[in-house]
Amino acid sequence: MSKPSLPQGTRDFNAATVQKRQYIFQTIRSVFETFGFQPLETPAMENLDTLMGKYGEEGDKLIFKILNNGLDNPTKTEQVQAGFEKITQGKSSTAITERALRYDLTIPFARFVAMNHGALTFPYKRYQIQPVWRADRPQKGRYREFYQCDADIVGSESLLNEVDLIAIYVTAFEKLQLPVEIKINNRKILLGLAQVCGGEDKMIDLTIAIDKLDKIGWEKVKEELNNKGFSEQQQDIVAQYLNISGTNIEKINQLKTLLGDNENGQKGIEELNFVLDYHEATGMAKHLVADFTLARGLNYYTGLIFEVKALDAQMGSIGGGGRYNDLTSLFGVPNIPGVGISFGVDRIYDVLEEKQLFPATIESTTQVLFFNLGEAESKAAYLQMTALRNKKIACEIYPEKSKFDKQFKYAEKKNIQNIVIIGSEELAQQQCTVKNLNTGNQSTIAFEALANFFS
RNA sequence: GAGGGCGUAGCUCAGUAGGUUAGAGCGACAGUUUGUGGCACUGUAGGCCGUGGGUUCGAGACCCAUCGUUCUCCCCA
Repeated sequence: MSKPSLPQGTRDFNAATVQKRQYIFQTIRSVFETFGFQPLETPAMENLDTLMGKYGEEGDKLIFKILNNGLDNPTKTEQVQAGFEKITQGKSSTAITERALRYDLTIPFARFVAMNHGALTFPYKRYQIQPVWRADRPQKGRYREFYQCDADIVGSESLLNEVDLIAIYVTAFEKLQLPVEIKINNRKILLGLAQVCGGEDKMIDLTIAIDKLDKIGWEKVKEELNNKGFSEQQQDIVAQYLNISGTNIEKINQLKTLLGDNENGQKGIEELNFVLDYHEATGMAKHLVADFTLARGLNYYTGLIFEVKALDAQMGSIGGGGRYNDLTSLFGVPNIPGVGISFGVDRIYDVLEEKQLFPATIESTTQVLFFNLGEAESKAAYLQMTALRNKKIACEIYPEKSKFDKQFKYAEKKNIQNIVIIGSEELAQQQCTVKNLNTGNQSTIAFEALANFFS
């Protein structure tokens, strides 16, 4: 028997961790519901072809695939061997695997909307809090099983939705008392830039290079642009683009002059302005930072895009999202525009832990421990305990008749504040000894008064 | 996919230039008048030194491989 272990990148959560995680989930869930979103849950596994090709080439490699059952069936041996051949060549084969673990919540959601668009009321606003799995190399802030909390609105093109989603971010992180900045950009601006220098088809090369700016610096970005065939003049425009700085308004003005009369660029700026203007009024604009270098990897985004970064923390983004014009058309149902955001709970947890921002009150435990001093005694104790439980006072009885020492230590380890002693003496008098372990104070209480003593 | 660090008791780690029976702290368990804890003291248990090869008279230490873990890059939450 080998030592038990956990698959790479997965974790057990002990009591304290679960309670802290619940605190995050509940905070975010209550904000979602306050904004009129309704819950949805989808299966842990999807058909492989629902997921493949939706996350780019890199993404496909990171999907956990589930081995088919019945591969040992002799009548299928030939198919299975042919399928295995394809797998070893890096292709996929339904003879070997046709299901996979959920990679994110957005694509399953799009699949759900496509399947149920006849029954849903649009605009449809749903939130979803479930684990996802990625066959990534685990490292700091990156796990193979982690939770996402998504909120999406489909069936509406209104920018009010973007305004709302930003308000959700601001509200949720204020409740969690975590200072953040929300970076905001527009894919249309990136598209406009691509059109101004090099053409639309170079947009992906361009955004990848731009996205790397703060990691590798301008010189390397310029080198990469050069390799991708951008002219000196075009590189110069990109340089000006990346040098844009100042307040949000100043940045936008600089961008306007740079992109000139490019239609996509102007539209992108207009949308950005709309959202910023709304949140000037709500006072939430102080968290918003226009950042034209923000690109985001997922290529289904078409409009405004967001990314949340915790201030003063060594951690990647803790949330992100954006507008996608036609996700459900991937599943044969066109013309349902949508916009959504995601919270990275596991990273939020790590940041809150690092900055010690969890409230002390969230670790709840048993309030009262009844000592076990024998059969008749524990029977009397059990009756009292039932009365307390009816009053919603969390209590338990030590299940073994053990030495005081041991029962005390159990209470301490579980951080139980009060103990109740019912021994032969107390039993005869129909009363019990109550001791507060914090203060050391001890008092004698009649059985019938016990429930009121704690409530 | 590429590249580093680390695997010794349940946990955190010592273990000197390879040299006898492998160490500490914490934890666990037991005891210090079998109805009053936290402290202290005493004692006990617990290690194929990740695994497999190799070098050597001799390996926990050195070399190779392998597995696990962790971090960085890529990519992402």
